[in-house]
Amino acid sequence: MPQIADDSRAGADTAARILDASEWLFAEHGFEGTSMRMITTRAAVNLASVNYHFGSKEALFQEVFRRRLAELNRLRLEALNRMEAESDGTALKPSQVLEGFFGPPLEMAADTEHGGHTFMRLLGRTYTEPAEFVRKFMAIEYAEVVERYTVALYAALPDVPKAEIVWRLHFMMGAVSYAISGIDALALLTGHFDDDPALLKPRLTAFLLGGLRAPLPEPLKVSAGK
Amino acid sequence: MPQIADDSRAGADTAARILDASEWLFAEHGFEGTSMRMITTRAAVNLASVNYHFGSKEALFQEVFRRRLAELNRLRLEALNRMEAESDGTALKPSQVLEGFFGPPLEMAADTEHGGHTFMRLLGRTYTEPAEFVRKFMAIEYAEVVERYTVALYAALPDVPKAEIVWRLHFMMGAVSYAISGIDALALLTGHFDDDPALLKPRLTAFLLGGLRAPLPEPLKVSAGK
DNA sequence: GTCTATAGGAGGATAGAC
DNA sequence: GTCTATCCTCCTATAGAC
Repeated sequence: MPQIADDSRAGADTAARILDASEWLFAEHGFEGTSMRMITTRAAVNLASVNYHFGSKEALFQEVFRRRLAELNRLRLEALNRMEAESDGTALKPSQVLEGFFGPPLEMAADTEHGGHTFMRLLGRTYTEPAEFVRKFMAIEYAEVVERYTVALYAALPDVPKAEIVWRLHFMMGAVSYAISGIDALALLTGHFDDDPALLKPRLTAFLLGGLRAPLPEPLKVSAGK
Repeated sequence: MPQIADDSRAGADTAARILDASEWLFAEHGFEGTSMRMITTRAAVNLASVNYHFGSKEALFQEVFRRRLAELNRLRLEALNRMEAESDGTALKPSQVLEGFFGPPLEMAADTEHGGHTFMRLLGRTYTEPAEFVRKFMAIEYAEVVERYTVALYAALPDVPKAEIVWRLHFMMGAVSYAISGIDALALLTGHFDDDPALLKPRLTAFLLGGLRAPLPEPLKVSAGK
């Protein structure tokens, strides 16, 4: 089952063309809002080929996620492994951990040539769509990465209670997701956005670090440790 | 056109029952994933009544948003007007501005009895769904509130450049939206969430304030003002 | 105002020729 | 492996009885 992304050979790979077309359409219109006919028209393949190659519309949706999420989480684990190997057992800096975790999705979102940007928009919108089979699927794909990075954050921020770190990781994922997928929504709300997109990452990182290291709110100051 | 929310009178109001039913279904399955039959079945009304009362499925969707967003933004403007009247012209504290802006949606999200929680889930998911008619609609509903609060934040944080504040407001809206609509997603990722939901607000506020007041990243430190 | 019945079309999936 | 033709379900919207 070849999975070539370019179309150097006449007729490219049918399955790959279907994946690319459906990725864009799912991002644009959602799962329910995208029909098989829209997909096969955009991919310039026959209507029956989706069921032939993937079995069903739902299975196609899962495959769109699998190929990108696997890559994303591979990059994250590689970054963490590399940083930990170079640190000789001392805890990483919070900014390093954030860079390892949020760097890959931000770079993928900046890649408009190979569909990375499209996929990140899709991922952001899928987070808020409680489709059962997608959530179970993501829980499995994310489990190891979240576990590893959570532990790294505990070590990087010994003064912040662990429960607080889990919450703040959640808040950060929300901020990043919106920063990626909601930029045009913000442009609508505020009117203008003539800024350099390359500045998004340092802007966002500064914001996240500030939130991650914020002093505890009063209702939680009672007991420090744990 | 009466709009009574309870069902104290036999048969309640048909239009109100349709609104409540569709609000929940749109939150659960999205616009495209919700059919008129699902709505009329859940509301226990006739299939034709949606078109009679609202004209179309799309118009119904807009009305679901209109009634809640109007309330939400009314509360936000009221809070800001009150705080500014009490401050005798001096700038508000950042925490006050955040409380005015994010307090109403967080309280609405905590209200599980009158559908507020349901609507906030719907709002969160709609942010990432680029349906044209919804975005234009939200831009109009939000315009005044965002403008007023942005100005208040400029005054509350004179040391942070204005462009940075706009970005950080965006990041904050993302974090809040996820905190509200993605809690079960986080539970899936991390495994456990046995915490007091009343602690969400102080936790989130502390995080937001930290991010809002974070030091500028190096690439932006060149010029301070503006 | 509220219902039944149905028009008219789009949806996912598949059988079977090539 | 790829295509055409088609099945059958489901959709939104409306016409017209009550």
